[in-house]
Parts: sequence; structure tokens; C-alpha cells
Amino acid sequence: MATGRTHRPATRSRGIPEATVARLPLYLRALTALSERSVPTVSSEELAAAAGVNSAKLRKDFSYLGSYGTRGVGYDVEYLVYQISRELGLTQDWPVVIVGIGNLGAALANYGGFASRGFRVAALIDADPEMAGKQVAGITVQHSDDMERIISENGVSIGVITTPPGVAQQVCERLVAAGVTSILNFAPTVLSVPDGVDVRKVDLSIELQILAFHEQRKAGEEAALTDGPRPVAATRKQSADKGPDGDVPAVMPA
Amino acid sequence: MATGRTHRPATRSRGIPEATVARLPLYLRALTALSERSVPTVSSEELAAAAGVNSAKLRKDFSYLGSYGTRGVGYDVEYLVYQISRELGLTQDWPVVIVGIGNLGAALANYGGFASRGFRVAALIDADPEMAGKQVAGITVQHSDDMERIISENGVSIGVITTPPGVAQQVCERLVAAGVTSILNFAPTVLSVPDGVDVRKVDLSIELQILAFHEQRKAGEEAALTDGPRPVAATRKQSADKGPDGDVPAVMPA
DNA sequence: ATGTCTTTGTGAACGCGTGCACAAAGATAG
DNA sequence: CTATCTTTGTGCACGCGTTCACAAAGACAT
Repeated sequence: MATGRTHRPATRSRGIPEATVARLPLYLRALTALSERSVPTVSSEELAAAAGVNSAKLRKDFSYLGSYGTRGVGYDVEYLVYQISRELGLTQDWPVVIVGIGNLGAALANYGGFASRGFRVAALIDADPEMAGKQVAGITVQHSDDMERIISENGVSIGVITTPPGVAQQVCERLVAAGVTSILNFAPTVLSVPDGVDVRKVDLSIELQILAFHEQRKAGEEAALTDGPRPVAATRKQSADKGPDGDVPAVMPA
Repeated sequence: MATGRTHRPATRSRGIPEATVARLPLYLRALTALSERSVPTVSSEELAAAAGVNSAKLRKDFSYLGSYGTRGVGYDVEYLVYQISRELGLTQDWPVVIVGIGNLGAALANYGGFASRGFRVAALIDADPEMAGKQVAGITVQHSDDMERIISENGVSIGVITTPPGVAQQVCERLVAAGVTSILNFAPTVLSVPDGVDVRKVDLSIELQILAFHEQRKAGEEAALTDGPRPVAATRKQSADKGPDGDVPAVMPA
């Protein structure tokens, strides 16, 4: 999970556990798909399969929201869509600013999954004067000098940081000072924020590194069955690899 | 966290807990920064602050790797960089394919954080014949007809899916059949994979929805104190703790 | 060598999340 | 109305992860 809080004293979510909150969007997505197919009701078993979770977990999650099911029948799809949307706060409009319009920022601006969930890209902001005035995803990029005004005028409380890591903390501070209280950080940096501000981080290279760990472990276990006892440098199965690769002993300090 | 396994019986990671593995890249990033500043040693307290975690947690994490510290002094930066890199499998080269070269796929191809961590974009693949042959991030996009050959020839075991959701499962199956055993999924779909294949998912809109939940909660608590109802569409329940839900019957089912 | 100081490594307690298993609740048929 | 069947909602136990707190270990000064 890309949970990126800097300082979480405890889950003060007044009842709903954090792990449950993180799954609600998953359920919502599955339910929306069912709704579009005009499926009236769904059992916990079916919905759990569609969302890729355990059915007992799903039922327990829903129990935190209230008793919205009917025993012997299941859950009313439309009703549940509404309840979850309301719980997540998606029945209202959330203006969002994206700061740092590089490749990733532009991709996010073009991403369709936001608008369909109640999120509206209120502004694109970049520090490069060359970028200001350009159109990205049909929105005019504005210069970061106007950040405070933009946030204030649009009532923005959620900011997305897609800047280079070097300026992320600085941008973060300006966002917070201007009134932003939730930040989605794509920059590979640890942001420090005052209490009351939520930060979630998405780090693309971290996800790959976690995959690499398991991949290496798989390769190591595989090799352990054939010959060597220890995963020394983890022999890759296909050696069609170009490049020197290999065991780079590096500098072993004292 | 963005743990995206479909069925995880238990992490048999031979000792190292999954939560620790997920933090190793974080430590590595902080250590790399220290290394570049030629800092010779670092205490658990300092490093923990730089990585944004508790120092006791960091020490326990490192204890799973072995005793690499010196009491009274701290950890040798260079040595720890090497040990963590080795543990994560970053001392070897990981060829990666990106399938689906839209805005996001192109952004990832351009992302610098991969190459610097031992990941090499071996190929960009797209189903659109118009895309084939075009250059993205200095790499020629290839058609998905050649997917199996590309994976086989390059010994690719990690695939990144940035396709539209409708074709993600199908692409996933082709990747797995061709030999890929780790998948990073950006498509908003639940992928089902056979045992032995790892899937991690990154869903941008889910992260925003989680932020929206907390944002709404903050607004609700604030409103309960000042009376100024900021949220318009959503009537937040206040004071009455739990109770019979916040009315709003909507389409109450039978 | 001895004592003091710093920092690691870890035993133990605690809390959260998960999943089983089942009773309660409602639908449905006779 | 009674019986049966389906599916929810949840009490409970278990395991993982987090954190505290402290003994052990080494550095360093005298």
C-alpha cells in the first residue's frame, strides 16, 4: 500500500479502520461496473470476487458503514454505490491542483479516472515560465507565482505534486500555507508536513524494487533446487541478457 | 498500501517481513543521498528521520538483514547501501517492458528513477499499429504482436501494464504466458494471475479517493465546531456519533 | 585497565487486521 | 403459520507489525 503518512498518531477515523477506507474505492469500482450492467443486487461472495478480496473481509468492511445488506438476498447495487460514494466524500466536487507539469504531471492531467470520480483538475501549475500559457489536456498551465491565488480562489484542498524531488518540499510548504490539507506526492522525497495535513505517496521505483526483491527470491529458490546453496548473485534464468550485469562485488568496507 | 496480490497465502519470504521489504527502498534512497554527500556513518535516529519512520522500526528492519551496525557509532553508509541493494536484487540488471504507450506509459518510459535503480526499459509495446515504430524516450515502440518474442529474447521477468482497463487482463495473461512473473499494474482492474506471479497495483484515483475521505472527515469535524457547513452536497453526520445514519434516503431499496 | 557514554539489537507487550465459523435475519415455499 | 434455505453481520482467535524499554556491545577518555 502506498501509505505515506509522516506522522500518524492513530486512526482517528471515528470508527472506520484505515484498511477499510483503502478498500472502499475498490468496492466502488466493482459496484459501478455492476451498476452499468444494470445488475440490481449482488452477494458478498460475488462482489468480493470482483474486487479481489475475501468475502468475510468485505462483509466486515461494510458492517463499519452500517447494515446495508439484506440477508438471504445480498446488497442493493445502486444503494451501495451511493452509500460508499457518500462515505468517501465523492458526492461533492473536489477541485485539485497539479504542480509540476512534466511528463507525469501531463499524464495525470489527461487521466480520465479523476473526473469520473468527482475530482476536477482546477489548475495546472509549473515553475517554468516557458510552460505558462501552454495548453495541457485542455487546461492552460499557470505559473507557480500565482499558486496561492489559484488555491484560494478555487477553494482547493487537495494538491498533487509531480515536481522534481529537489523542490517538492518547498512546493509542499507553499501548498499547505495556501490552504491545501491533502497531498498526493509523486516526487521521491519524504515530505514533512504539519499535523492535520494528510500525505499519500506514490513512488514508481519503489514498487519496482519490491517486485525485484520477490523476483530475486523466486530465482534464488529455483536455483537452490538445481545447484547452488545460496542466492549469490541470483542467476537469471535467461542469459540472453546483454550488458555486463552480474555480481559487482562493490566496495566491501571494513 | 498498494499491496496488490490476488491471493497471498502468507509471505514465505524466508525471514524478511513484507512490511520491511516495502521500507527497504525508502532506506536505500535516504542512504544514497547520504552517500552522495560523502557521509561516512549514520545513526538509526538520523536515518530514520531522513526516511520518515520510527527509529526502533528501522533498527528492527535492519536486524532482519543481519547485524550491520556498530554500537556506539551507527551504520556505515556505503556498506548498508550495498547490503540493501543486494537484498533487493538491485545489483543485477532488470529488463522491464512497458505495455500500453499512452500518456502514462510514455511518462514512465521517460521516468529517470528506473535506470538509476537497476531497471532498464527493454521495450515499449503498444497494440496500436500507428504507434509502432515511433520513438518514445529514445526507444522505438514495438507492436504487441511481437510481445512474446521481445520478452523471450530479452529475458524479461517484470512487466508494467499501462493499458486501458478493458484489455489489461488479456495483456496480463500474455505477459505471464511469455514468462513474466512480476507485474506492476496501473490499469484500474483487478488482475487475476496464477500462483507464483506477483502483482502490485498503483491506482491513482484510489489514492485521491482515500485523501477525499480524510478531507471530508476534517471538514466535517471543523463544521461541527464552527457550524459553517462547508460541504454542500454531503450532509455530514455530526455529534450523534453513530446512530441511525445521516438520513438521505436516496433510492432506498425495497 | 577501568569507567563512562553512545547506540545498537531485541525481548516483550500491545494493537490492528484478517479470516473462520456460526447465529440471526429475512426470503420463499408449502 | 411453519419449515427450509440463503446470505448477512459479527464474536472470536490468531498472526503480523509496531513500539517501548533495556541489556549488550563497542568507542573513547582517563
